[in-house]
Amino acid sequence: MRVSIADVAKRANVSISTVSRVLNRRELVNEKTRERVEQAIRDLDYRPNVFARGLMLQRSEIVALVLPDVHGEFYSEIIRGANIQAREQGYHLVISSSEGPTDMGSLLEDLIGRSLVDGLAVMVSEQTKGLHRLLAKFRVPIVVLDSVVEDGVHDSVVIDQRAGALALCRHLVQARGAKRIIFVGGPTTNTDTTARLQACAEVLGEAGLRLSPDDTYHLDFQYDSAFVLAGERVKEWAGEGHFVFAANDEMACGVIDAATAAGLHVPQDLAVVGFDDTRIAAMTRPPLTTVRVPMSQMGSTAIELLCQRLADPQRSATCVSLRPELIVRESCGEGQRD
Amino acid sequence: MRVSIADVAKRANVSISTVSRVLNRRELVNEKTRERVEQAIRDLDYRPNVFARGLMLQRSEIVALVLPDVHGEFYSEIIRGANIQAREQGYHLVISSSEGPTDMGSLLEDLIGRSLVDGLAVMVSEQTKGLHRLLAKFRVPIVVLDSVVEDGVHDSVVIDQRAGALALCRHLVQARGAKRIIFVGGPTTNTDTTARLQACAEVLGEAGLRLSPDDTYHLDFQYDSAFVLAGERVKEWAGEGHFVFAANDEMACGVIDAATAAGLHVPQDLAVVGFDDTRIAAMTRPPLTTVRVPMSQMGSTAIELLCQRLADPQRSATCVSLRPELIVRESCGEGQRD
DNA sequence: GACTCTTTTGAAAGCGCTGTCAATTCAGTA
DNA sequence: TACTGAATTGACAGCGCTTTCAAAAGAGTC
Repeated sequence: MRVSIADVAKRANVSISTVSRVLNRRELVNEKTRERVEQAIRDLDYRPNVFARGLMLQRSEIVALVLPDVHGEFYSEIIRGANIQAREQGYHLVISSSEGPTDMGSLLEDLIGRSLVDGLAVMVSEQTKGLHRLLAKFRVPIVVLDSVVEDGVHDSVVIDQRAGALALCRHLVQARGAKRIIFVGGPTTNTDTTARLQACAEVLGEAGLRLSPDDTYHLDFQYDSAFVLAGERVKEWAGEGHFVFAANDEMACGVIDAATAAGLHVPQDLAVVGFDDTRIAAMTRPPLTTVRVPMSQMGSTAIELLCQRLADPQRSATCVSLRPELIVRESCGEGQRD
Repeated sequence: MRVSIADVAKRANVSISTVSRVLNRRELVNEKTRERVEQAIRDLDYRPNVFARGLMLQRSEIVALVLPDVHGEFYSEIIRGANIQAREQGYHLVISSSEGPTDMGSLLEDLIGRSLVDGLAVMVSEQTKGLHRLLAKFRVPIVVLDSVVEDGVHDSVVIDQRAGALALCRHLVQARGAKRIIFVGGPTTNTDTTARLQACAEVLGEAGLRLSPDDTYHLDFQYDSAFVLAGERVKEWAGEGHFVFAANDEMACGVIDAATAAGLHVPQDLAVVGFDDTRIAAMTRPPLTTVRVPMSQMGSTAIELLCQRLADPQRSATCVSLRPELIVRESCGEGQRD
């Protein structure tokens, strides 16, 4: 049967208090006894029951990562980083996606209300009105991914979308002589998309150019929709110094394929750049110039912040901004191969 | 502060036993009282504490999914399926990868020994001696993914690698007139790889051909290594009726790119096929003929089996074998576009 | 009205652990 | 030897819940 603290106590000939002490405050127990207890623990292969422990300490040593979706490499890298970091910090990781019928609010309520988790990291990539209010309801530490909550309470980790997009667009304009940029973004409600769009417009502005509203498209981050859209438009998009800036690598890939299918040459007739630097970025032909988003680092940083706050609830709220990195490959014209 | 069952009891003017009863065995309590209690629960937004509950019931309502790695689309789809199914079944999902220093044994021991989880699904893609013995140590239900444990105790869900590889290779030989197949697999210890290799050899045998040991390579499922290998060999591989069978889409993509870089035309000079049907399969040029592995279904089936066993521990062990599906695209010669 | 049987309820034990508090032991000192 | 304070230990309450058991309340019968 399951071995409990009482079994250990009996075997080591001490009281359960002593066993508990060697588990939690070893310095309080005599060395001789401690060794006996430790031996007994080893003999019986004893592990404290998380539930009893959680009940007493009001801590579960479980943290949750809540994502809008678990589809694709972007999320899986976040999970990966979070997972490694959680283990490092001695926490278990529960993954939840608000995909499907469940809405985020009730998901959080479930996780927290039943005090399953000590804290959580939530990715919020959509403009969410009332996010403030939603988060304020909960007492446990919550780290926000991809959005900033300016309440001095919640930590957050974001990608500096602006910096990434600026670097990318400046490269296009300054090093590649871009004359026109066609922006193929995600939904208008997606905060990453809006940040990138704005940065792009800004850079064009600096150069005395402008981003035409007609050159701004909002899709859903999928290959297919980009392929379809580009299929209809590439002929018109093509031209010397014309660039398509797709908001992720998949859509960029869709655009490249559509262009190629239409008999155009990328980058000569139309240059294309992406965002994220997922694995496919290096696999497209030509390889994709893109912006590397440190996805797994994002996950691990989120968990790290969470654990820090768990350790010290008084810490002032911090926002970690991760800088993406411009990766120049061949899809934007002659460039070094990575 | 946290609201407990006592608060509900007080508000509804009953004892905690009664509250507990409406929570667990509603039929035992008078309708009038029940309504009063339910109202109180709603008023206070009460949710039972999982730890107290877990302590009493010896159940956590948490299941774990243990993967060898969380990298890439393959795993993320499994997670996705598992996640959705777990929620559907009223369980929480803990994700763990044995990536990094931790070995699988101690990971399981940690999860189970502390009775954190009611059961788990473990993916075992490497030939593991002693898997039997390892699993036998644990009392909680364990579902094995990607391997079969013939002990009449453990459920498993596998992909019928053989059927998939047979279908693919037969297509190559019978419909495409393959004369020679170059097999680019994963590690020799990888069970999927060996199953596919054998099926491939068999089909060639049926046709009076043979799979030369010189045409058998074992890599690590990565794009890069396939790209490098193919870079050195494609010239020699090329030829009428010659096919490269890569054990996953990424490696297939690496081969295609290397071939293209070497000035060859795929599929005219060398045909290439992959396995898995991950998203990149449709994005390669030419699009990849491959075998669709129902990844997310694999995850969800595993959790489903697990929950069934949790509900009825006496059930006899079942092994669900998911049939992959041949997806013919253009990389193996003239074919329908998907 | 007294009795039995059923339905409904509450008191209390206990799940495995931590932490408080008091008891015990052990040095060190007078 | 007696006395003190520090080090070490054990008894026990209690975390929030479920469940047994017995008591109380209704319902039905003679």
